[in-house]
Amino acid sequence: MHKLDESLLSPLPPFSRLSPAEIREILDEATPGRYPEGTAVFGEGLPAERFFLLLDGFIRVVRTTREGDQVIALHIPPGQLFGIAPALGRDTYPATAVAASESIALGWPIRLWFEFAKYDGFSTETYRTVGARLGEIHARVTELATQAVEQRVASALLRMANQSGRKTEAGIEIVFPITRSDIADMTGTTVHTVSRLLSAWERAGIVASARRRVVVTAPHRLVVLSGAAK
Amino acid sequence: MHKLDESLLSPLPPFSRLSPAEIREILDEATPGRYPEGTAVFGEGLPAERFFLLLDGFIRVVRTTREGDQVIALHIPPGQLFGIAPALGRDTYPATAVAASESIALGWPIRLWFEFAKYDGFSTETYRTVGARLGEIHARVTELATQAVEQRVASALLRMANQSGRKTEAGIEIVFPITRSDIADMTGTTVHTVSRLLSAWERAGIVASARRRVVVTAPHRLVVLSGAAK
DNA sequence: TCCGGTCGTTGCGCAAGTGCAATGATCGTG
DNA sequence: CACGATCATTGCACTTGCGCAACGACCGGA
Repeated sequence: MHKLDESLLSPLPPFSRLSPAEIREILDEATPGRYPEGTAVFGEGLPAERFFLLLDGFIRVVRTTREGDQVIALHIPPGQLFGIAPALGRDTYPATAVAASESIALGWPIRLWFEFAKYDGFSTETYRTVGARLGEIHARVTELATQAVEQRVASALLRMANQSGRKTEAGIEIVFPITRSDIADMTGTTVHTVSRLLSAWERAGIVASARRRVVVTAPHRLVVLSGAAK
Repeated sequence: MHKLDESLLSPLPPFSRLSPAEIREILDEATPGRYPEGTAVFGEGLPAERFFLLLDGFIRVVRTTREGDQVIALHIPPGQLFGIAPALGRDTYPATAVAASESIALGWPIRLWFEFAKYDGFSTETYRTVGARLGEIHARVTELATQAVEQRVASALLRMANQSGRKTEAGIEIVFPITRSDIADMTGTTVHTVSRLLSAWERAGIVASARRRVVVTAPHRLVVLSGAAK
């Protein structure tokens, strides 16, 4: 069992103001975990015993309704904390976290949260994260309440392309596997409608898509479709 | 100018663990404000210079889209803090706060937030508030994404009745004025559809409504309609 | 008391998007 | 390499709920 390197944490906002010694301490308390695609890191409603930092991969935050419909709230990119129930004054997880692609994360027992909170910059930065997520969800409500399906799907693709896209010569590729069904769960539609839209956009040269892969080839045109035009 | 009474704050969660002397200090820093129905306490995107505690009335948190559609995110009842941008690591307000009915609130300059954060229980409790609001908005996303209009309107009425209803012999009355248009803004529909639903429910004896007033007379039947059935 | 503004209701036609169903493509596994 | 599972596509019929339009009720102010 080899030691984790300090450079893993030092550039990340929650830890950036900490001394190497402090980072060392924090790392020594961490338990790394590997989560194959599709596995849950934790489940909605379960007691929040650990919180996590995503090192690699992507985490999908999902809520499931009583009827079994699932809604994808957001995707978390590497470098961010997640499962931070204590920052919300909760002792259970508010949603389920699933690995969207194979993921590596560090985990700490929840009691350490309150220790870390004493480090300079740690709480400030994590609350900023919470604020950003709240803002994002808020934007989703607005979107769902006011925009048509086509615009919502366009927005969802753009959001993913911006937050977790990789530039290739063909355009911006969304780096984790995503099915039509996932997109439907993010936008409150059906697989069918998403499929039809993507087909149409593919014909129009706006996106290129393969099984579980989407590349946005003409972001500007998607922006127009999303209704953010002005 | 008379002094505010300490009993105003002492029973409220963020302050409940403070000594009378500490509460006295906090009160001395506060500026009370009166907001007639319909006036804005602060606007979306403006620099967050103050944060507030609602003493009486109701605050409606609203977001307005570029196209001018407005979405009502939530209602804040008396006793809660609002405009707490710093708790989200922000320096501008994320939404507009409008008085849903005549309201009285205490305001403090934002720099005091960081002083208050030192008081025992203050931050814990406010983060709990943030967590609860996040949970509520999250639930709204789920609702908007999975439920039909009728169920969403039923849920919205129930939520308001639960959180800010007053029991009367006729049923549960929502205590602040609410128009069909407001309900439409909460559920992402149109005035028309809301009006039709309320008319139907009135005929069925589930609600009673007057201009800007709604009384839920048969909550259980509304619960069934909301799809929370099992 | 009249008048303008806000709020609410209802009928009708239409379009967006769903539900259903059938088919096909692709992947991983034994 | 064959099979089952997952993922994707597409046509068609149907329903929900929106847009439009017109009207009516109620409230507050001059």
